[in-house]
Amino acid sequence: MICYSMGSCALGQLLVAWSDRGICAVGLADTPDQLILSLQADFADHPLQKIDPASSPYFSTVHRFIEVPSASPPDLPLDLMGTAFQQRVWQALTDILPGQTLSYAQLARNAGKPSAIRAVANACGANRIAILVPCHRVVRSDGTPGGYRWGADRKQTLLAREATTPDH
DNA sequence: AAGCCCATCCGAA
DNA sequence: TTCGGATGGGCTT
Repeated sequence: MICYSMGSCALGQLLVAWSDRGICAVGLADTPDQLILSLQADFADHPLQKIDPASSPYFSTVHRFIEVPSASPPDLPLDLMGTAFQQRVWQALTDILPGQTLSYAQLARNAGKPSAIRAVANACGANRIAILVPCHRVVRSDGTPGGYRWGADRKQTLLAREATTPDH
């Protein structure tokens, strides 16, 4: 059983989903329909139950962190469902500090698979937990943003708001 | 077991 | 600036 709550936030519509082990998805989209469809696609084999955000153990904390980012993300249990390789990559993602960016090649080195660059990029794209697992801080080697599951525009917004020293 | 997809990278023209 | 080859994990057949 997977429960989820939805609401509005500064980046659009926000979805937080959790299992009995912790948060298993955080999604961003323009409309609630898009969020539900992608949740159903990701967890096709699980029953889903919608919960009022006010009754969710996680929604308000995630929502607040998005509205008012703090230096360190809230310490919430995450239920990362993926292969061993994907978990390695996602773990390496959590080591990236706010305001810091890495190339996919650097992330591949940090994850111990320096030549598996595209595979690492694919693992980033397979991450279902937006913002708490900061995959938006990984960009291409040439400085261009690269892709983002929840919209390239949101990736740029997140990077811009985290940039500590804007250049002039 | 084979084939295709992919949020990459780098060198060459 | 574009192009093609190398690359490896995941998913479907």
